Amino acid sequence: MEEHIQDRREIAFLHSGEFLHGDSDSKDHQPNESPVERHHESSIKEVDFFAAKSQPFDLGHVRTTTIVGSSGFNDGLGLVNSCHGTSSNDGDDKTKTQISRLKLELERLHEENHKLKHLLDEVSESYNDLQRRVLLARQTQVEGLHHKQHEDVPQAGSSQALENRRPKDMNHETPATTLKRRSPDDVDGRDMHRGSPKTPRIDQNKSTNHEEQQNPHDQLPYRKARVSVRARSDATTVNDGCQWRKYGQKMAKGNPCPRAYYRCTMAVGCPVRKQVQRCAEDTTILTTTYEGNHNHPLPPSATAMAATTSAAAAMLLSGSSSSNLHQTLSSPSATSSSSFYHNFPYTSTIATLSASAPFPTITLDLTNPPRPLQPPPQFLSQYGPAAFLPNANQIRSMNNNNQQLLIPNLFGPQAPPREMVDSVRAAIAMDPNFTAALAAAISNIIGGGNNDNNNNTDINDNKVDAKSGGSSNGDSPQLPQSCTTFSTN
DNA sequence: CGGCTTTGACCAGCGC
DNA sequence: GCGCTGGTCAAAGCCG
Repeated sequence: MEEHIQDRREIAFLHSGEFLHGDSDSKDHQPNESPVERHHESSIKEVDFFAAKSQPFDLGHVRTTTIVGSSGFNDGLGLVNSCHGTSSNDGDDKTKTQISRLKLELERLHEENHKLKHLLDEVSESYNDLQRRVLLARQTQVEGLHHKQHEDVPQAGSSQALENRRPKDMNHETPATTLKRRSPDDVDGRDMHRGSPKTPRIDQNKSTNHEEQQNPHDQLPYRKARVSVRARSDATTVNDGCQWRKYGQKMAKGNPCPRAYYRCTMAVGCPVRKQVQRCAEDTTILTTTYEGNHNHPLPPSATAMAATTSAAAAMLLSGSSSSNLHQTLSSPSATSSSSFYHNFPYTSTIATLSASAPFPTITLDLTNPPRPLQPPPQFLSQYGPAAFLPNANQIRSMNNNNQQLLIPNLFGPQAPPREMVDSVRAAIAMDPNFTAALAAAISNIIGGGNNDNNNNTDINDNKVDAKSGGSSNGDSPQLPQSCTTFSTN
């Protein structure tokens, strides 16, 4: 009975947040309060580890004052037992108390997760709003320029028709160099003029362009952003869950390995293409370059790749759309965030940007082995256990000066792209490992960090599973599932 | 027989 | 203008 009263006090205490204040112990209790209750509060401090996100407190202090027992597992109740002595009733009460405490903690985490989602929505909304404004301003600006050009250069019929098929913003905003170089859409347009008897490309083009016009991202300049994925594979191509048809092969200059061209055949008129080429220096590395967005639903095995490339491309597009990607990447916030990402657990996936290529290309490098995970407790307390989930990949970027910068700086002055947000949110929601990782993280915290090795093993196992999941050869990149956990910070 | 791959040809952009 | 290169086409062949 006395234990139940204590439980209620603990609950009220947790909700009040008083446990976060170091001097609350001495102030808020009755003089005749037993030392047992004081011990309870000490243990509560550790259980409510995650609350540190809003209230900084001395982690080292908490750890040194609460880690007890030879097993290294401190649930905070051993202290009670040690003072009360042992009995069977005490054991039941202990279990009940532990369960109620864990339930409380889970509820709080749910609430926190909900808040984070809400915050994510708000950030996304503001980002979209900002993006709309930028687009509007740019369109207004360029339309004036384009109007002047139309007065100067009257268009021939066929080429004008082809141009009219393009999204309006493409006509206006694509840099001259991009327009001069023929894009796949241009090729389709050429086929229209040729009148290929085999493939009804006109209809395909119509549907494709219609779909593109509905996609706000496609209205951005640099619509032909590419996403390259470097992965080790012995197979001729990476199994990414999509169906591809090879339509060409060329010997690329400076590489003895031929470059293969594939087109997505999962839907008629899908504009997505990919190029597959082995690295000249290391033939075990397969470089797959994706271009375009699928215009059809994808099988689950393909969603990860598609979402990853789409998110990367969206991130690239959003960066370039903000008038100067290079400037964005070189912003002071970029370098200031580096210290944050030095704490980031995974380095296996590295994204590099190439602004010098004909098309802006983002490269996801999956060839580096994962770094053994040693998450600092501050990281866990600040960003939650989701930050330790597999695929919390460190993303780096490179500007033209090859200076190592960090892509997530895009999340500083800019909010994450909608596609990134959605894919990451969906990944978190669908991730079956989330609950397990949450429980593991909680037990790790309760255990006072003595289970680091085990925890690392679990996480590394998850990493392996995630890397091989959805692809037989394990080369498909996965969603940066837990990116939102820290990107919205 | 339909779908896919192979491969030579073609075209456009770009640099000299 | 010419040659090089990247990207694509399409006929022919292959395969299940």
